[in-house]
Amino acid sequence: MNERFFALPPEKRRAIINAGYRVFSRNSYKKSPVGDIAAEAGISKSLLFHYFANKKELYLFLWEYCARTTIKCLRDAGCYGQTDLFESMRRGLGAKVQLIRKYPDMGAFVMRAYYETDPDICDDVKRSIDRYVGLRAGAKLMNLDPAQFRPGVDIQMMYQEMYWASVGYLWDRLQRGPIDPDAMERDFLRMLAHWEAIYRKEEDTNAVD
Amino acid sequence: MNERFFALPPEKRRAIINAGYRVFSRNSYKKSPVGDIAAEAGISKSLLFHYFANKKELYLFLWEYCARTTIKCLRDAGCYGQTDLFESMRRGLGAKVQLIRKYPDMGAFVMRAYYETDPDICDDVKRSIDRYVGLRAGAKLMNLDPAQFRPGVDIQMMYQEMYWASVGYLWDRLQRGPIDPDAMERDFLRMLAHWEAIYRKEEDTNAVD
DNA sequence: ACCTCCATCGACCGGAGCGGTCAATATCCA
DNA sequence: TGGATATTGACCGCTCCGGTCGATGGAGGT
Repeated sequence: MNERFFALPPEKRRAIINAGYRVFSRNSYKKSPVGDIAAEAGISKSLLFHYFANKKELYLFLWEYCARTTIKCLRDAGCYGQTDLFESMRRGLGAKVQLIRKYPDMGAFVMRAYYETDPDICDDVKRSIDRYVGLRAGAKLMNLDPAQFRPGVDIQMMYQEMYWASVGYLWDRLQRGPIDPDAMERDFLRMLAHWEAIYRKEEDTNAVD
Repeated sequence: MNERFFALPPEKRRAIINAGYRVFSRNSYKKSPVGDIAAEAGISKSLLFHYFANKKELYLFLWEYCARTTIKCLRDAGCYGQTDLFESMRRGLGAKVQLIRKYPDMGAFVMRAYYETDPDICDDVKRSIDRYVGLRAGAKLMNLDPAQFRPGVDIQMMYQEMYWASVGYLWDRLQRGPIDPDAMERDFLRMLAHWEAIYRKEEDTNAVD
């Protein structure tokens, strides 16, 4: 790819990137026209091919960019290494909201890319996934202290249900067009408060502080 | 459309219908080739055009068929008119499992159709939706008795969270290929049991029965 | 054996779309 | 003004796609 791409004014660069996420997230790889991406970005198709040698290179760049950006964003928000589940989720939410604000269609793009089957690219994508999963194997899974939850709660089930509800919320909203980050933050915080009320062990208000 | 379609052996008819759901659920309307549907159904494109005058007619037939089938299935399962939330959900689950078993991609199809924007068809689809919503306005919303839940639970939030978790589960599974109805039934029953344990007011075991 | 009906198919057509190229122009800076 | 770079519209060759049409072949009746 043409390195001059990185010398572009950031707003124009982001317009191109977001146009890519938008088009690639709405159709399969093969059925996503490069011309549509250029139009969405407000530039000509020729110029897009000036920065990226071909469609595949553009796609893989978007994929890698997505991975790097997400990881950096999560790290910056400090959601690794938390011991409190709900606090960790709150931080993750903050990161996600920030991300959606900057790249509204990145989430939908990564979902599609993850399950893309086109032989032109799926091998490269799978390889990249393996690499990142390998990295994450180092960052140990959060060590949940069962004592923070109401006794008798099936923790694994709780975790899975929260995961599915999050996915479902995102999916439900994504169908209705670009996500409104503010509404999302509000809804998720409410949901988190709800979960905390249901699952967290009641604080012993008489305990020494 | 050619009425002889309904004289087809049921298995062949279902093969065509399911092929339509499958292809239309994976691409937008315009980018779903009729040839792919025919191939998936194991017939020639010409034969498909022998039964349906054109692509649009096929699509709209699939849409209407989906609405009629779903409504009939829910009614047969008796999930309207329940007063107990969890029992109603269990019945709804049964209906859904049955539906998925017969038409694995119908769910994904209806999701896409609902938000389809192609001017060739979206008007007809929207009109159809309005008609069915008008019908459902008659069937009153379930009247939940707050006394069946643990005191202090935010009922609206609980309901919304269960909805999102269901959507999320379905979405999560759909990405991984055709849904296994047995696994789905098992997972959902577990999830329902979990919710019941969390939300339902403890039975007073000393009460008169 | 012959005819009729019709399910079914392969080949085909005209048009649209798409990836990618290239020569030409606009823009900017020295 | 000149030269480098940014940017474009027109274009090419190819593929794909919706839809048509004539041919085939088998089932059933006479």
